[in-house]
Amino acid sequence: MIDWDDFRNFLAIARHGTLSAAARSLKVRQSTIGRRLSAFEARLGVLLLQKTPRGFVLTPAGDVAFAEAEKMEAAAMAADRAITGRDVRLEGEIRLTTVETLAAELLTPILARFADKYPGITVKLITGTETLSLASREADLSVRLARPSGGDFVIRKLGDVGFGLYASASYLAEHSANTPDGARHRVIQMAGESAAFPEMVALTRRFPDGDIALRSDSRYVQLAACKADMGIACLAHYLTANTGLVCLADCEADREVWLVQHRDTHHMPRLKVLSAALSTGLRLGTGR
Amino acid sequence: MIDWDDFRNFLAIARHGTLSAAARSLKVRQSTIGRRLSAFEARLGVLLLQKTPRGFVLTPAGDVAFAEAEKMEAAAMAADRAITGRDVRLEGEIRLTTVETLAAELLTPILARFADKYPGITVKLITGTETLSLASREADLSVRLARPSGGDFVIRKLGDVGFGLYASASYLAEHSANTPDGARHRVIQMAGESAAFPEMVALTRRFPDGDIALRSDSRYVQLAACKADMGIACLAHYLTANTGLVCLADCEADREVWLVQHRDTHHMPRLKVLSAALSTGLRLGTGR
DNA sequence: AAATCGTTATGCATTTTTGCATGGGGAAGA
DNA sequence: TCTTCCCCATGCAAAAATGCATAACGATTT
Repeated sequence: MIDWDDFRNFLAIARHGTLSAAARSLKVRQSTIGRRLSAFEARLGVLLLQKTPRGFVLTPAGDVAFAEAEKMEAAAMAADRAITGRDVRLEGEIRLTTVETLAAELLTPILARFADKYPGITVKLITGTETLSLASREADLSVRLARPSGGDFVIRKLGDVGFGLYASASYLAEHSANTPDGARHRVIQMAGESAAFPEMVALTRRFPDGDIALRSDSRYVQLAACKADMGIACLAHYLTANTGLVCLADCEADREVWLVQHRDTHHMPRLKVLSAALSTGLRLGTGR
Repeated sequence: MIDWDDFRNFLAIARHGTLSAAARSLKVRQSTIGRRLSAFEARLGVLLLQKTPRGFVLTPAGDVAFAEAEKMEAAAMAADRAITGRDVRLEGEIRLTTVETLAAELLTPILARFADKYPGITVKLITGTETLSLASREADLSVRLARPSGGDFVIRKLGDVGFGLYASASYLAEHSANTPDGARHRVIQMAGESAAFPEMVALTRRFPDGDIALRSDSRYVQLAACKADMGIACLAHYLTANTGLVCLADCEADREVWLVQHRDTHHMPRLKVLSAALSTGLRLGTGR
């Protein structure tokens, strides 16, 4: 019979479109992926992926193989979750993902106390913009700024985060006097897709004619820019405490904070205790 | 992530109970299987199979892994069928399985003509007692002596096979005179589970007190024994033509002959033409 | 048009996996 | 009790897979 792992390689290529991208996702070399695909197709006697200028694209035969390979993947991930979900030790690693500011400002102190209480458990705090998959066990717990929809998840609301429009005192001294309200202000924005976040949309609505002083996906860069008198930033209240920045207005676009994990790992003791610690440790309000 | 092929190894061990048996089924060495299982469990950090005096048995964690691995297998087999089922060439190999006597006496002449007509197609005629799996593509077509139940098969009735109770003239000369009917006759039987075949049950019912002269699962051995005056055998009528054996009675336990293939490969041209050749070439009646 | 970036193919060295052979440990049978 | 058979573990050699380096190709930009 055919090596099941060849289906995984095939799936990766079909998803990413190129051998190189698939190789990166599987943490092997491009040459490996390419040779395995060739061997796989040779054994089947069928071409599954056709090389085009834009990368690899599925043939009709590849289409049906793709659908079945996805079923294999679902079963493999379920098995992985089910097996590791049986781990009842209060030891080992927990991978927790969330956004950088929440991690640094609010989660770190909680995790410090948690580490004292459970020395056997190591928390790996992963921050980043891309959402890691709980289904494929890239992470165990996730603190997200939106209510997750769909999927086989167990969710728990941790609170709300309120945002405000902030500027430095010296920026305001220079601008508020000689400009009519809302015009000719300079704003600090997100870059790319993140500009569609509710609070950032509120910022744009409030200052539709404002110049963009700076774009950055990093809240810390935005905060620093704001402190450096570059303009008005939309920042979470918890982030601006003790910075001396002036809050011009509330954003009225609160974001809910949710703790998410997969149902298959829900009963794992070490996840339960961390979940509880986060739930009781995080005292979040809108900040108003 | 985990090598998907490790799930296949695990599945084989769980099914066969020993490393050696699993290794045989996968056509690798026992040492390979054993080392892969060890590595697999080490990576998962969980014991899936426990070694007992009677072989390997699933742990609770192994149970859930087993269920998911079976789903992976089903998807893998479906993919294999779907892919190879797209083969539209009137060339290549067809694996046809059936029982030995049918193959030798009735199928071979049909296949001889078929080979002339389609020189590009090679038929591999596999005979044996164990039923090969069409679902896992161990075979493409199967001629069976019973109507298959369940499964995703396309079936077609080819006819009926009638059986009779046969004996040699010299055996009868010696026995029918000095024994009352049905008593003290010597019968030739199947061995093991095959004794439960309808026609063999009929044989036993007819001669409940008969001595067992010989047991064999081979119809050809039974035929030879019958010719050698060893006793009464239950044989298909088509097998006894021109042998000089005397038919004492019909068995009244006809067996239906069915041609079976998997739905996914049903439209394959080369299977279609062989199916048609078998259907028109086999002129089967009960022989009465 | 040239340059740059990202891609795939291929030869070669290295690493990893597998096969093979052997030894030890039970269980069934003589 | 002593074979005999089948099982698993392990060292070592052979084979296979992988990584690495490089070359060729195409698209996009300067």
